[in-house]
Amino acid sequence: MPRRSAAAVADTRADVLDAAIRRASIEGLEGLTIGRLAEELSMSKSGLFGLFGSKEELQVAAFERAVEDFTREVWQPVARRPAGLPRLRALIDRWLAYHRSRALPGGCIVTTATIEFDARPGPLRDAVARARRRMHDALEADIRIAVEAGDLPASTNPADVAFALYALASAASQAIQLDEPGAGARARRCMRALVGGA
Amino acid sequence: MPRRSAAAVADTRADVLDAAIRRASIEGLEGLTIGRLAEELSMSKSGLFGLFGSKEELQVAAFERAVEDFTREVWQPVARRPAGLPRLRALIDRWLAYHRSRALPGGCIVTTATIEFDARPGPLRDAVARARRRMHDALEADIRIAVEAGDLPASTNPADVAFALYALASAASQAIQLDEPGAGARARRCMRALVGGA
DNA sequence: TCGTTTACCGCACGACCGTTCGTATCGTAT
DNA sequence: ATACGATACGAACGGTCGTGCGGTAAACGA
Repeated sequence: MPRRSAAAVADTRADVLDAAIRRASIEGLEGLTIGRLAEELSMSKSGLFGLFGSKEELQVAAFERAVEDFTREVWQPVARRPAGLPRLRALIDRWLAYHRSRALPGGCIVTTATIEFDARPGPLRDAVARARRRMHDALEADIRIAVEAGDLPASTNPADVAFALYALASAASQAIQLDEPGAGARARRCMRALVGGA
Repeated sequence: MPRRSAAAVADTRADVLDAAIRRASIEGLEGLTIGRLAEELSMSKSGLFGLFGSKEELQVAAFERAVEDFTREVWQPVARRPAGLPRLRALIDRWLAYHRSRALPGGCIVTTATIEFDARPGPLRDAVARARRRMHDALEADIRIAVEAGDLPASTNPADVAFALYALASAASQAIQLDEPGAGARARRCMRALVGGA
């Protein structure tokens, strides 16, 4: 692997993180090892290690980049839709399409990281909690707008619906990974039902 | 640690599996290590290892015992209730109480194992798929009975509701682990809404 | 009571882990 | 041309991993 110019170090990092995300989706962020990652990228362990300074920083960087990727692929494309129900419905379809396409070979990394670190204090647990809160808040905001617009019943509890939508999307990723037939369509029906789908 | 009589070897295994389940709920089944487990139980690595023959067999045994424990704690206590909606509602309460009580310090092991192995073929992935199917089928059966009894709308799709209930229970465990306030009550409201709760 | 079996231990192994360190090579600025 | 910082490498570190092997003492069947 040729050396890169100083201006291109970010490219190396990006390549490493791409591979790290792919592997982590399968084997978890804890399952990442610097040696195997380096071998896959034809780098030396020490060279790769030096880019991050510690395994934990590599894990954090990989997680946050995975969240960025997910946001770009799912959230951003629907950002311009009218807030409220229209955007929510478009988001649901994008979200499930993301999982169905197996954009990451091992499924949703936020869920993976949640499971891995929700009982282990540290920077990773904090990052996971932040990412979840961001997504939950975004969902809740659109649901609230839909309620105010009269598109959802006034009795709707926005936080509850946001929680349920997230739960269903996460479960969809798991069911898809386990090759349960019809999982995507099932999750879509369940999620649609929450936002007034017929 | 004194040697046990031949008839009591099962006790040693049970002790090991108890500790293994507790640890695995926090660090995952992959995070289990024979050395640390042996130290916690004041056993030798080789002694503990001999009980199972391989790490994978230890993982499988721990997982299946965790499912047994969960079934005994959650499913069995409501088994005698009238099938259909009454049993479903009792089950939901038991289920969430189980998570809220932090019966396992790191949350639901079935979810943990699903995330860890859903993209890695092998005996563990198979065991996970089996356990999920059993729970899903049990849920679906009671939902179907509730529909036939007229307690749920005839338009209800039992498999969809089962999927959603499972998704919500799993998400509840994660949210509780992350100390999200009101997670248990929120999950209960969402699950109740699916089975005709007011 | 005496062999046999069972349950477990101590020890060692090869492999791999994250990490450190010294060094070589590149692009860039002087 | 020279100095320098950035980038990556190779070798090695102490540690821990899962796994085998040989022994030993308690429990058991005769």
